[in-house]
Formats: sequence, structure tokens, C-alpha cells
Amino acid sequence: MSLRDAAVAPLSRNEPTRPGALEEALDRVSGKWTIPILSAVRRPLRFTQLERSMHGISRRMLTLTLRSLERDGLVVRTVHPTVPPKVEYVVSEPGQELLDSLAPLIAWAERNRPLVEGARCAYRDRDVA
Amino acid sequence: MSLRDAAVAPLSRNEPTRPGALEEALDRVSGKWTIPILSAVRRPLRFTQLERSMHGISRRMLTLTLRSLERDGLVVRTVHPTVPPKVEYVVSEPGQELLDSLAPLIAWAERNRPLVEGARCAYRDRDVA
DNA sequence: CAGGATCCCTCTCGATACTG
DNA sequence: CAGTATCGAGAGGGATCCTG
Repeated sequence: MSLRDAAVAPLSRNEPTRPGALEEALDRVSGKWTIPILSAVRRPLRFTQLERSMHGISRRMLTLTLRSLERDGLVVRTVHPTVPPKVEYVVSEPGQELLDSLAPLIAWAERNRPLVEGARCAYRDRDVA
Repeated sequence: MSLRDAAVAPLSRNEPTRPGALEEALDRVSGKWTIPILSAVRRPLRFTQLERSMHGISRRMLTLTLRSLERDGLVVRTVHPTVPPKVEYVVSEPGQELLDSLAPLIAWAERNRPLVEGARCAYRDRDVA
């Protein structure tokens, strides 16, 4: 099921964020390999290079994720009609902006890693007690 | 499977983002109801209020998601030992900061909605041709 | 009222084998 | 090299019933 199904109120206190925007945003960063791959192709990479650099991905998921990213215009796929075939992938401008928009979230995760860790321990201790 | 399994390079061009931070960040916003619920409890809500306001959620997922959020210290759960029981949920400070950190991502989704839409049509047209 | 327990289904993802 | 096709496992999520 897709995140799009949920109906949600605006996030911040102030502004009237359009309904659905949150779901769309989360949909686009979902998937185990989406962001990792998008991040990897900030420099142009060929299929096999990508496969090796992603360490642990299956051919299948690499293909599927790339297709989905290409489909949404977040990566650009370039086929050189040579033999053997050569295909290069690189992030698009919107794709790069998507990556940039994740910076605050990542910063939050780093900042709050100890807090969350602590919260979990406290939760367990309370559970035991 | 968790996003944590993937090994990924830093996101931006510039800084040495700690490995694992990306996965943690994405893990924390994953789940169909996580962010919607977190957003809803920016004002204190009781269990049933929350259930009604979330429109479409099952009791099961409401409980599970709330437990997970409480466990990580993102929402605070307050039990009033009355009869009938009364339990209130409200977002914590870190939780609010997490919501705030999503603003750029949401803004991106809104800005690029037409582009992505167009990219998908173009992709299909190319596919047909 | 605020859950816990159980059953089941869908959808994602991984492993493997085959191809232009 | 750069995929496609097929199968199967597992997690996330929904529906329903039960309880302190």
C-alpha cells in the first residue's frame, strides 16, 4: 500500500501546506535503495559500476529502482549504442535538489541519535519495572 | 527489512556526513502512519480522538505506531488513572524538531510536482513510441 | 476508553537463471 | 554489459474479536 492513502493535516504551525504533499514527499524517498542510489549517481556511473558500489543490492532491485527514478525524472539515463552496450546514469537537477532537501532530516538524526538511544533504554527499563 | 542494511556514501558534495545517519533518518520517517500521527499530536490528543482524526487507521496500527514513537521519545504518553481510563499523547521537543526537519522535503515535493508529473508522461510516451 | 491478540493478505525485496 | 523473467520469503499493514 502507498503512503498516499493517508489523509493528513499540515505539518507546521504556520502555513497551509497543500494536502498530499507530505505523502508525495515520503513516497519519493521510500524504498530501500532509492536514496542510496540517487546519492551514488551524483557522479555519472555505469550499471555495473553502480552495482558494485552499492554493495549488497541485487540486479533486480538496481534495475527497478533506476527505472523508477528515471521515470520520475530524478536520474538521467544515457545509452551509448556501442557493443558491448554502455549505459550511464546521473542525477538530474531536481534529483539533486531532492537530496539537498534531506539534509535537515539527516542532521536531525545525527543530533538526536543519543536522545533516541536513551529514550529506548529508558523505555525498556520502565517496561521491566 | 530495515533501511539500515544498506551501506551508503555521504549525501552532499561537501561534508562528511556520518555513515548510517541517512539510514537512521529514513527509518524514522518510514511507516505509513508515523509522520501523520506525529503531526497530529502536535496538540495533545486522546487515543480515540486520534483514531477519529486519522481517518482510515486501524486500532492496531494506531497502537503500534504510538508505541514506537513513544519508545523513541518522539511523543509523550500520559496516563490518567481514572475510570474510564484517559490517555493523552503529545509530541516531544525532538519530535517537533523532526517534523520541522521535513519542511524542505515537503517544499521540494510541492515545487516539483509538475516536473515529476511531466517526466512520467514523457516516459510513457517514449515507451509507447 | 484504551488497548492486546490473532489471522490473513499484499507488496517489497532477494536469489537465481536466462538473454540481446 | 545491461538488463529481463520467475520464484519465494518476510515485513507491514488491515479486519476482527477480546479485555482491564
